Amino acid sequence: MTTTRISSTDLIATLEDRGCRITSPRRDFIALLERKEGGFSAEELCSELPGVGRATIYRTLKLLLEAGVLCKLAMPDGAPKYTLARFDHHHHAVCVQCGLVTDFRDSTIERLMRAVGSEVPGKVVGHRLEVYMTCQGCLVSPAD
Amino acid sequence: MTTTRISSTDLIATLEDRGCRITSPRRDFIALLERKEGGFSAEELCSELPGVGRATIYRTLKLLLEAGVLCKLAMPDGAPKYTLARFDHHHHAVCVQCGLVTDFRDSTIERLMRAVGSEVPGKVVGHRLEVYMTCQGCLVSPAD
DNA sequence: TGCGTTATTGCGACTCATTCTCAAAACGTC
DNA sequence: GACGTTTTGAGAATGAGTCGCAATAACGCA
Repeated sequence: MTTTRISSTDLIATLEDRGCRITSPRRDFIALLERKEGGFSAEELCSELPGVGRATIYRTLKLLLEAGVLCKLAMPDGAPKYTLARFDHHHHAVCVQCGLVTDFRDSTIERLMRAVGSEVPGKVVGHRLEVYMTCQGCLVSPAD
Repeated sequence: MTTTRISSTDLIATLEDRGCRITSPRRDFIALLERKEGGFSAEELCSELPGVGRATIYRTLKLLLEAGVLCKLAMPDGAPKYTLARFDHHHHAVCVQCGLVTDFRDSTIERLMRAVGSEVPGKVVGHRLEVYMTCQGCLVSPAD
């Protein structure tokens, strides 16, 4: 369920399509993203891109978020993490130990939304679902 | 589904049960909570309780959160809101216009969790679900 | 009721994630 | 290559929340 690799070429094309200029900070940012496996934090990116200013990191993050190629999710304590979006509409199962993110799409959730829609007085306009887990790797070898 | 009123007496009893002292800032805080309909922010409480320090507001919020009588939820933009908990384990449908919170409990979500559990490699340890809506009142008279 | 112990308070400084301001630098087009 | 516009980076500002600490107030006991 977590296969599709996203190439930096695709991400650059996404920016071009939105009329953005392809600058070297953006190029570096995207090259780094391409190498990321699971979820990552903004601060992590900042320290891995020492030549790029924090503001630019956050601006680029927001840009890709708006373009729909990144997702922002929250850890149990509310700490934000980002991850590459591989499906159009999907949800995340994030490992609370190592941050690995497994995407999944499930029709049950859509059914659930319809059920809620008929139960609450008003119109459902969206939702957010995060599943927290301990991944196989962390179950086998509890890292920290 | 959003019926049960919680009285300040209950909330005070909750604090007593945890061995907390019933101080006047806490009393004021609880009296204010009792009058709240939907979700509210910490800053809102601060300005409505001018005699009580910010730190105390946040400490009391945390206390009641730990006691399980309050829930913390996130708006679509990530802004935090708090709401009184009326069920043990439940989810929220929050109006993105006025902040009204409707609680619901749905067995579909528990089914969903089991489905995800068998799909992702690892052990599901928790989840977070927020449903965003426009409530009946806001549909009828779009306030702002 | 009066006291002492201990929890709680409030202030202000601090953190963390993120946004804003604005002058300087970099793009892409002509 | 020149030029207009978009981006950038440094640092100040913001919002949510926490922390340290001296002053204060609850509660149990006599």
